[in-house]
Formats: sequence, structure tokens, C-alpha cells
Amino acid sequence: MSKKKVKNKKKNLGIESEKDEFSEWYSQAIIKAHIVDYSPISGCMIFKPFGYKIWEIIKEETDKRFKKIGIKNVYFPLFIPESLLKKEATHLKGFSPEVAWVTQAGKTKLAERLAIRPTSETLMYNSYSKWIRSWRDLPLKYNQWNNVVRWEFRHPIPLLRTREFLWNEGHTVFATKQEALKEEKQILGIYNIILRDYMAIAGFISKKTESEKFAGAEFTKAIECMLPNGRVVQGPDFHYDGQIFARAFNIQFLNKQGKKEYVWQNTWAITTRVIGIMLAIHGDNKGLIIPPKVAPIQAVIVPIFKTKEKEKVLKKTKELEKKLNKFRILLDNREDYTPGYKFHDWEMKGVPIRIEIGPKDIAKNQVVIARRDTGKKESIKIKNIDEEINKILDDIHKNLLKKSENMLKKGTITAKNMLALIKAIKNKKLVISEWCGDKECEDWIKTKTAGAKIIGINEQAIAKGKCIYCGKKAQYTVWIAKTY
RNA sequence: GGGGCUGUGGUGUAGUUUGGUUUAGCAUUAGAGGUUUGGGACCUCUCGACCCCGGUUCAAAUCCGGGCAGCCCCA
Repeated sequence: MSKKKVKNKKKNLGIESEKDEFSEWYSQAIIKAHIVDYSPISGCMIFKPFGYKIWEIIKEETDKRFKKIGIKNVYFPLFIPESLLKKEATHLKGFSPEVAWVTQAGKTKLAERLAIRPTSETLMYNSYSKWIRSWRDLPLKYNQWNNVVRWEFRHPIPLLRTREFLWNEGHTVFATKQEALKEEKQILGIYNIILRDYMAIAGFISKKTESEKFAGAEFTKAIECMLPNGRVVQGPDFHYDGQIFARAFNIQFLNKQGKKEYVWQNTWAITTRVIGIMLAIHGDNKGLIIPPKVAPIQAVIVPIFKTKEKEKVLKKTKELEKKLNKFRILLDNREDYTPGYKFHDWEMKGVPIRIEIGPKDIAKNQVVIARRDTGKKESIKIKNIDEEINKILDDIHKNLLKKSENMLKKGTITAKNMLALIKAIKNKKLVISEWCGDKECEDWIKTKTAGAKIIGINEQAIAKGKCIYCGKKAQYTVWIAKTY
């Protein structure tokens, strides 16, 4: 047990567990930083202002990019009549174990029970079939930002596995297969920007196996992310639906030749889960580290003074706050706390930059800047502070992304036989291997490794060897790991 | 899906083994006031808890059963 831990144990203030005890660290870190809180309903989280702001930023940046490529926002109801949910068999089968139902209103039993949406394909496509008549109505590119409920029975993990979560669900419709397929790069491109350039997360794109793909899709691709405990979590995803829903919901249009055709569709989403992924990846023993681009507070100003210098210092900090108003900035002028307390507090909450300013600094026209990622402190002239903060924020982002890339790289190894695979999974690695494509082998891999799954197929790599389980000629290069 | 551990103020805990000593103790947070402020300051006062339901008993935070919730491990 480290000195720090003992100290905190006595004080009961900071994070009490080291990051290598991941689960405990994770729940403590996000609760103590006021990202989320538990609610009376198991698996349903409360987003507190500090956490919700992160989502607002992610949402805003994503939405901006959606709009740039012609996507329009809509809002569909929370409830889906049972008759609609039943229309596409595979879809229903995939979701029905997790659907929550409304059966009663007041004392009246409903004539038809209503599903609380686990996702909105069925409701939206019912409307699409009425709205789409001719080739002139296409492409139709709608999206909604909302909440969905999937009543999971595995134990919930804040943000990473919750029964209700927030997301975007994009539902686009095209006249041709080519157009629909072309959208994949656009959408995954946007999601990748959000993950890499905003959240400093290094991920990789996988194509899901038949058993792991979205219920009702032709194929699913997802950006997968690795957590420090070796578990892989599915991030934003893209589903190519082909004409499956078009047939089930009779979404047809008259083409230019006057002939009726079924449409081609896609579905795609980014969820609040990415916040959990991000916080899990970047934090350290002191608590969270929030990447600057999505940090609710990018820099916090902590004034330091003796009583007789109070007015002078506070005046200066207010000037500084104004000068830095293009950043998301907070002046922590709480009076009952010592600077030391504030330092720890903001470090735990993951604010990227702390600006200390006291009489000594004022005399020299400078401030002390402390970086959350490296802990380094340096003095900076007030004159150049805008530029410097910009530079440091940028550098913190780069550093965090690099760390995330390194973690992924270090955590990934190749295995050519089951023994090596089992050992690697035990060592919490992400494993690259080859697979014949048979479901039976896929299931055996899961059994033999005590629960690791084929995350997905690496389409960039050509399989040359043998299936890791059966030894027959391999079809695919795949990633295997334990997941959340 | 299976197994284990744990539920005491907002948070962390003492008390549970061996039922009664307790008006459920301590720390922290929060609220009020005062003194402080360069890495978790101090003093005074105030608010605030035995997860729920049932059982055993003269007596239950404590024992038993069920439920709910959280955590961990396995499938």
C-alpha cells in the first residue's frame, strides 16, 4: 500500500484505490469527480452537471458534423407499439429479452402494450414507408438524439453498461446500395474524429461476426476501444441494413424509370458509453484526466494569498479570468478552502490545467501553470498566457492520445494457437488471430478462454494461416478479447 | 447463467463474531460564525444513518429466511 493511499484512507478524501485495481478505481473516480451518481433504479445513472457537460460537448461537435453532410434531426416518440416491434423477426429476436414494456396507464390496462424503445428502427421505418414515394424523396437522412432502454441483466457498470443510455441514432435511406455503402466512411470518419481528436481515444475498426452484428443488419462495423484492464468496449458503430427493413416495412420508391424498388438503409450511433471509455483510459491514481477538447473546465484559476493581499490577488484573478474567456475557465475563489485542498480537488476531477496566482507571481507578472497529465509546473508571463494555454492544452491532448495509442499497442499480441490465446487472455491482452469463419469455432473460443469473444474481423489484414481453433484454412484475421 | 463478498447519516467507517453496556461512536462532507490560505489548516455550533419485508426473542444494526442493491470472480 502506497503512502498516498494510507494518507487518503485516513482522510477519506481522494481516490483510495490505485488504478491497477481497475473496477474499484473506476467507480470511485467517476463518482468522486461528480460525473455521475447512482439512482434508485439499478443500472440507470444520473448525469451530474460536470458529467452531462461532457456529453453536451460531444453531442454538439458530432451534431455539427452530421449537419455538414446533410443530416437532419428529428424526434420520434419513446414508445413503440408491440405490433411494430414484431415486424422484423431477427430484429425482434435480438432485442426482445431486453425490452421494457408499458402495460398500464393509471388503472386502465392498455389494449396493446408499448415497448420503451430499445432503438427506433421499427417506429421510424413505419413512417418512412409513408413518407418515401419517389426517387425525389431520397436520400432521406434523419437522426435523433435521445435515450433508449435495454434492460440488461448482467451487472451494470456506470456509463459502460447501463440500462438506459443517451445516444444518437441515425437512420438514413438511399436509392442505391452503392450510395448506402458510401456512407460508412463518412459516418465512421466523424465518429473517429470525435474519439481521436476530441476524446484522445485510440480505437480500431472491426467488422462484427454474424453472431455479434446488430439484430436486423447485413453487417455491423464498430470502433472498438481497449480499457486499461484489457477489456475491449464497443464504441460508436455503423450498421448497413441493406433492404432487410425495407422489405419488412415495405419502404419502396418509384425510380426514374417509374419502377418500384426497395430502398437501402443504414443505422449508426454513438452513446454515452464513450464517456466511460474515455475516463477509464486516461485517469491515474489521483483521479480523472479529462482531455481538453471535451473538458467542462479546461483550466481552473486558484488564487493564493495572505489575508492582507486578498483584494489585490482576487482582482488579478478576475482580470485573468476575463482575459481567458475564450477557454472554458473557472475561477475557484471559494474562501474556506486552502490552495492545497483545491489542487487535489481539481486534480481528482481531471481539469487539464491549473493556474496558480499569488503575490509572488503578480510581482513578476506571471502565473504558475500545472498540467494535469504530467503534473509539471512552470511559470508563464501573463502577457503570453492565451497562446501558452492553447499550446499546453494542445500538448495535453497529444500526450493523452499517444498514451492511449501506446496502451493499445502494448496490450495487443498475436496468437497462433489456443494455448497462446488462453494465456494472452489471462494476461488481459487483446489478441490478433485467424479464424475459419465457423460459428462453432467462435463459440469454442469463447468457452475455452472463459468468456473472451471474437471482437470482430480486421478487414485490413488478409488471413494466411490456419483457424486458431479447428486448424482449417483461415478466412479472417480477427481480434479476440474480453469485453464489457 | 453460476458462485462469492458486502449493505450503518451525502461520503468513509466503529459496533455484528458472543443479541442487552448506546441517547448507535468517530472522521469527513454540508449549513452558520470566526481565524487562516504557495500541496488536502484550525476552532465553536448545527443538520444528518442501522437497505426493505418477514421470522426467532422479554429484547435485533447484531441471529435466521426472502427480496433489493453494490462489488468481485467464473460461464
